[in-house]
Amino acid sequence: MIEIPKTYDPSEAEQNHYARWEERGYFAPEINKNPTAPVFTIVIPPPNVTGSLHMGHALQHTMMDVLTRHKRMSGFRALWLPGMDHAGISTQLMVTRQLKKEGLSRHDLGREKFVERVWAWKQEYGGQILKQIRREGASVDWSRERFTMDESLSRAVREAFVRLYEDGMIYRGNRIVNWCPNDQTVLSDLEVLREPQKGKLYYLRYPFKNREGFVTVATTRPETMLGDTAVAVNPGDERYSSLVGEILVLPLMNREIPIVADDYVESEFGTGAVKITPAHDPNDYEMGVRHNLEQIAVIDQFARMTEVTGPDFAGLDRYKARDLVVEKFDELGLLDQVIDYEFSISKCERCKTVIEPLTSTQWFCRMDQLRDLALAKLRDDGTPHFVPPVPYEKVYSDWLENLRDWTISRQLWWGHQIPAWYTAEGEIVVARSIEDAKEKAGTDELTQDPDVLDTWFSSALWPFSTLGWPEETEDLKTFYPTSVLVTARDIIFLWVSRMMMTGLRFRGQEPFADVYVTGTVLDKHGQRMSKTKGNGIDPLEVFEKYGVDATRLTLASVGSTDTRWSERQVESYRNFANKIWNAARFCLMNSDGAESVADPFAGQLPLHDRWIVSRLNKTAQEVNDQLGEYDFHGVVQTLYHFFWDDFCDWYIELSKATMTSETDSPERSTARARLISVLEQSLRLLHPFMPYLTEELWQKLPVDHAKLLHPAYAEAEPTIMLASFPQCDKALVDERAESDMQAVIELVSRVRNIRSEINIKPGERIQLLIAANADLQTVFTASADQIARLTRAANVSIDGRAEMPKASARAVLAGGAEVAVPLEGLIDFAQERERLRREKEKLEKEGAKLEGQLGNQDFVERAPAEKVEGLRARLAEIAQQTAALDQMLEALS
RNA sequence: AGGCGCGUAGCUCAGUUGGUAGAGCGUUGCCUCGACACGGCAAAGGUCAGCGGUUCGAGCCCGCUCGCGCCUACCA
Repeated sequence: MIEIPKTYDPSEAEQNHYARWEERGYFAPEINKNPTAPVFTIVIPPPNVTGSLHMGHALQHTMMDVLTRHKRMSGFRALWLPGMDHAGISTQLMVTRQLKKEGLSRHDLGREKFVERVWAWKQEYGGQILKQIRREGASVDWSRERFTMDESLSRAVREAFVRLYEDGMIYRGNRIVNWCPNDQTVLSDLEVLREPQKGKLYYLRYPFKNREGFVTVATTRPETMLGDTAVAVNPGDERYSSLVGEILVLPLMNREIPIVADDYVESEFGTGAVKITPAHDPNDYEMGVRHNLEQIAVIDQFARMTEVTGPDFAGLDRYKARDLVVEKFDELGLLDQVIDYEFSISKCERCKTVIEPLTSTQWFCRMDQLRDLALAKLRDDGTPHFVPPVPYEKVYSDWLENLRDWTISRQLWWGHQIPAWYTAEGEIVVARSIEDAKEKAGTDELTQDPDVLDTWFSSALWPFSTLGWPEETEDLKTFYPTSVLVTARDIIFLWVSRMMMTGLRFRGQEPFADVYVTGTVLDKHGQRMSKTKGNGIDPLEVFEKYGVDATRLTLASVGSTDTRWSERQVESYRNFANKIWNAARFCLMNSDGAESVADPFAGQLPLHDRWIVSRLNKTAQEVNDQLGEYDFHGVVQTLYHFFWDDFCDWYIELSKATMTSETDSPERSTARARLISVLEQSLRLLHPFMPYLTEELWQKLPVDHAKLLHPAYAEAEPTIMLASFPQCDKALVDERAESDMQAVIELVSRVRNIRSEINIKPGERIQLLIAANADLQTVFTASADQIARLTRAANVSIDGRAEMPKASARAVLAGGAEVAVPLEGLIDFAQERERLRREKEKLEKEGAKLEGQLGNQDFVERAPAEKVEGLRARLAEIAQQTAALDQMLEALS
């Protein structure tokens, strides 16, 4: 007899196993000794080195771990590769802030010292999240951990850059870009947020040069007027058609600027005339290119007015300049009106500073060819296969179709410095190394471009750079392409699409076959969790309170739909964990003798054993199928119901009499062995979701652990992690057993219902009279002892057509069976009649509906015969049951 | 402004190719019956947002309306 505590304490199991799993190499694919085993690979979406675990990580990691553990147990050489992203801007900001406390700026240190400082910071504070990933139970292969700034990954970055440059896909150019005046760097379109903003719309008058009057333009940014080089109107706008080509005199600057016609202008908005500032607005920039307009930069990289704006403005902050421009227009009588106006404004995703569009020389990546590769792959092969396909497949392809060039340079020090050098003459040399560059340039006098690459440039290479690319390593050959990418939807553009493009470009093969897009955990009010709102739930606190396994189950069941966080949900899975613990406790308490049974399910089996074996195999089938479809929600439900309802509520209860008998016997040992076997297989089914609890219990079971390992891991120290994941043996699915058992369950439930409804004390023994056809008589007779036990009946008599005593509570069952509980002197006839009447009413309602349906000629003709037949059979049964109820009612009158 | 998703039991969510609405929690009643009160047994609770259409039949398909959310966008 093995005794364990009454309540499951997760903290103990959580401390016991992870270190051992890791040390023994269970997470590494090398543990698999079958050289021909299929391969399963996931690369983790690398969290930022500055980051700490949030609910989104926990959600994704749970799903990735479930998939990895399932494949590993199924005999795959499973690799889940972990790592981190250097997160250029965030990390630089973090260290800059630290320096600031010491009264230093990064410029005081200089680039080299600063970068050293960042590495030191990473050493000390970075990667908190890696510890937290361990806490989650994630079975990642730490021996293959990668960081995007590792030398091997940096090499991949340079290789990719050089190749794209040589193919003409990367170029340097002067264009209008998103500039963050706070971070002092350019940003890509994807790193810019659009936020609604309450502001003003200013109507400004620009006088004509050669005639009286003026044109009024509307703008939200009056300060940019200093850089205006034209006013545009729609070519179809009759109000202005005669004025196109006229010259205006720009107030304050006294610059002569033309009126041009352009389709971009919407006549309905404002006055229908738009001021054009090519140097500070993306649309104006485009228009400037079309009309060959001068670009005059009036705002600098610190968002201050430039020298060209003259003594009144130069050096002023952009917002101060705005006020001053408006004031001056007002003084000159050129301010037409100011109205309240709500519009959206661009902000830096990181620091929320308002973006200043300005022209600047940057590196860009042309996306047309890369985009076509990705689109063709989707069109021809349906790759990647998005789960769920709606709406993500369309979101992905729509975005690709409208893709514009990617700004890849950043004015930071932390990141991959661009492998481009300049000669004294300003010639560009792009090379894999400084040595190559010198050779190409034919001179040693080279200066490297100071910029670094967008962090997402290295992330885009992650699925193959982590496996050794550009070297043709064994890992690359073995584990690429990866199997599935699990991610949140907000990085489909930033990351997923870019990996797809680079994978196809550099490997000629997609980086992953499937993309599983998870739902989002919202707060209880349906709001997104965010740092700024402070409404986030810390997964580590939830682990602490309810256990890792319960939290994982909660997260897995979120699946792909957004779900509000509910602590009660976690609580219910905590209770489930406790249920499993106690079921195991019970089996262990009654395990003596079990280990002597070689093959617990050999020979002829009684109904409940055939039934649980069938249920177990069907469950295995379902779990495997559902995991194959990434139906995480469904698989959690399947496991929960199998374990709690089928195994605990029925199988254990049905087995109790035999397995807990006082005296030792072969029957008792066999029953015990069967219980333990079903429990053991259930633990294996549950393991991918609840790794700690299942390992803790599995190790305690009196079974031959080594024999349960998957053949690929036969030599390993036994662990449930490497045990075979249960597969469905179709020969053991027994529909007859399931339907027979269903009849027993119904019988027991109906009797319990009678007991409850007419208030028979739980301790009171009853008589049970059962009438049934020959088949069911056999079933009930074989299970009579169990039926008696579960209904707390003193005795059970079964025959073909029992004479039911008048004073009895009765019920009709499926298959024409009837049951009666005689209650001499105790039964309240009126109450019992009422109960039966309610019963009958329910049946009649259903019957009426069916009759209506079957009476409809159209239905009978057009519906599938099978369906019609089913309804007829049900109607017949209802008629039979109703008749039986009538008899019972009559007997009571 | 477009595009998309959601609106099912008090709450959180499932509902596979259209064929008599499901789970967990919560609620109610009973229960220390030798695993578990983080438990057992039983029960109540839904014109599937609204309106219209297609169909023999619609939570599921189509259209419109209302409410919520998300994404994309060059109306200054």
